Amino acid sequence: MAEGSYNQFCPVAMAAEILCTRWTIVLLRELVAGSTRFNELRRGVPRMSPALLSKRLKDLEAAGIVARSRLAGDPALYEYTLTSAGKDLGQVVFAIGEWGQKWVTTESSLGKLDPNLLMWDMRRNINTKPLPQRRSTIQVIFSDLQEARRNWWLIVEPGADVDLCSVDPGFDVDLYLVTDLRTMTEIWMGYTTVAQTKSAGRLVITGNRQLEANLQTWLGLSPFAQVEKSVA
Amino acid sequence: MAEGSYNQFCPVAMAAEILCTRWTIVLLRELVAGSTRFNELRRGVPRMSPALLSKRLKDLEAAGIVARSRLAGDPALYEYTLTSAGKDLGQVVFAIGEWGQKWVTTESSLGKLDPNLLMWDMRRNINTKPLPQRRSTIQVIFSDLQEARRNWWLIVEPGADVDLCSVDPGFDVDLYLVTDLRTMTEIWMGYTTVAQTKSAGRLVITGNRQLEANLQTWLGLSPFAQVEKSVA
DNA sequence: CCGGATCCGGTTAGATACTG
DNA sequence: CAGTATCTAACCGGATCCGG
Repeated sequence: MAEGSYNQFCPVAMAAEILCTRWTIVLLRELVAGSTRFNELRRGVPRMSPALLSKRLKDLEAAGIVARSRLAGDPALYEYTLTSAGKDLGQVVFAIGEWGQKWVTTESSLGKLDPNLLMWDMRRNINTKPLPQRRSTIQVIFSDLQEARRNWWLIVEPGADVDLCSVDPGFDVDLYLVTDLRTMTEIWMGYTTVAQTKSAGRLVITGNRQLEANLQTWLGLSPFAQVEKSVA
Repeated sequence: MAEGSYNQFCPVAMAAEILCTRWTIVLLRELVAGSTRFNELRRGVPRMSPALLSKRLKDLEAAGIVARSRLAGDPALYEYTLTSAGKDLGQVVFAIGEWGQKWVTTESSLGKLDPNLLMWDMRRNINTKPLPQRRSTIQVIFSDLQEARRNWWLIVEPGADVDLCSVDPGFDVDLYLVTDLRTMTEIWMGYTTVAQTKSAGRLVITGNRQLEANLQTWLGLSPFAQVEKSVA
């Protein structure tokens, strides 16, 4: 009998033994969202120590949730992918996030702003379909932040993953978004909209009119943005 | 910023901060299943220390998931009930249990047999509707266990909660179930059926023919019994 | 750079006993 | 019945370091 076990045959307890340890659900959210490399995962859970990340990945591998394999291109590199059992955890992660969006207060969420996490999340949810069939560069400027965290560039190339930079890539910028971190997070979380914040003067958009016009379309929101809140 | 926090605005992380600490999901399963009293909860999570149970209940109260109140009948006693936010966690608990039933191996579950937990779970899932409109007493005998954990009595009174005893209540017994702990657990989990184990000689039923005939009906199974397994 | 391992101090949890 | 108190063991966070 394992020491840390709840020792209950109930499936809830059996699953919770694997899933409900510190950082595990947040790590699984990253894996479900599509991150596969060690340092890519670190970026999604920056406050988790690499030692603990390594341990959790091993635990998840032992539980049959994650598979570790060498990257085809470069056999010195590894990737972590979800097994069938792991992919099936998407429902659990979504149920938890749905509850969080419904019942955690906005003030509580907005007390944990982080431009790095926000941009990283935005990056992987951008809908490239409605964007032009050429490279587009969007610069996001958080007017309330210090120089080092103020400027971000999203580089969208058709048929490729979106790139995120925190140093100027040197391309001509097609669209500028000037706002504060809280407002951008509120839009991303579905607490408010592009139109509302723009007319309130909290979001200023300049550049390509086409990109501006369908901003709310190509700027994908948080997967939980459409879940209705039950508390303020 | 709280020390133990993940510091992420994402609703998954916000919710996991509250829900994914040791024992919390198992405790919530008990609350969702309807237990309300401190010692009733202890019975459902017997390996959780009372100190930790007390702490978790306070944490859940602070999170708006549980409400603590004096019992109407006797103001010296307390009860813990789920708030709206707490009841809404039923979906999360179910999603976790569903995943557990699908992906945890039967051998792994059946390595954690516990007659106390099994009988306690059976007790609250018995369907009293198809039972006679008088008191029925069912004695369960685990032939493979030692004297102290071998005999259990379920006393069903119409319009009341089912009683569970581990000492002879002295009533005439209407139905005897003689089996081993593993077989009874397998039936409860939906891994096998009354009919199968009976014809295999692993379950022997004697007593009232009416009770015997619709045993599989009034003996409610685990809430996850109908979830199909994806692994052996 | 990538993918970790090591070490150390602080926090959390388990075991057991005890109390109003 | 409904919890505290106390002591110990396990786990976690943060920093640093290492091999390819």
